[in-house]
Amino acid sequence: MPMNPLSFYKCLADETRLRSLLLIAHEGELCVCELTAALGESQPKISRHLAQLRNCELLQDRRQGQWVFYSINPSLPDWARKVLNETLEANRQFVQENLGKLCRMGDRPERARLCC
Amino acid sequence: MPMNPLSFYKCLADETRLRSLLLIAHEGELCVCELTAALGESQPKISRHLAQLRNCELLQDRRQGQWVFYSINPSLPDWARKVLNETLEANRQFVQENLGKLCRMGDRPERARLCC
DNA sequence: TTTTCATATATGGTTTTTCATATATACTTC
DNA sequence: GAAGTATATATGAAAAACCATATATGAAAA
Repeated sequence: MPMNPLSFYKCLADETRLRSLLLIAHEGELCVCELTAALGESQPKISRHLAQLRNCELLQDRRQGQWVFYSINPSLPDWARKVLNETLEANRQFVQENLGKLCRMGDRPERARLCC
Repeated sequence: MPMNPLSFYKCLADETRLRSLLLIAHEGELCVCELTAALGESQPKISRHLAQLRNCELLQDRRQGQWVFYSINPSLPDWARKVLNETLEANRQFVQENLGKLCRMGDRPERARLCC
């Protein structure tokens, strides 16, 4: 079934979810502990919101060792992906501080990644 | 102050508000009684949501006689306007029934308007 | 006085958050 | 390799915060 615009926007209408989505869109892939550090929120809170985004099919997850990495669902419709990208492009400052915290985070799971 | 993406998406995360916005984006301008007919919802409900969209600066209003017409705020940032337009383009069927009701509505306020 | 629109209050319902705990993987030491 | 320990993530249940709706009423225009 295709993505319904209302449920899509309900997903974006929460600060934790919106920041997580934009950070994931920016970084390609992030695990729960990275998002926890970037947002400065509790682990269960992040985990719940990610589960919701997965249920709504905005995100997909893959487990690698002890970590679970979340990324944008490849079957997300084109218009929705565009909306995310345009929001990110036009609102870099909105996630700037979160990106800073992410970079400053110690012990990030090893994965080839350019930082900052 | 510029439009904050979170408050923007909170505005889109309600069925009445999302449908109203998309219909207004499609029609250019609509009054409260037209939206009431198109959505089949009570007048206070519509009015309350339009007030919220005006407060958040997504919509502007103008009074013409007994009617109050709402349209997209011209100073809405470009990215937000794009998001609305792309959502509309890709989800015509979402507002299809509302457009039908609008066309079938009797006694629409007089204004040059192509219908359907 | 009728039509159109706005708003206050009260209420109900949903969503979000927290805490505690469960599961899953990895690591260490025997 | 088994047992124990540490780290990462998920979830059940209760509490708290938030949002939407209905009803009634008010105000403006014609």
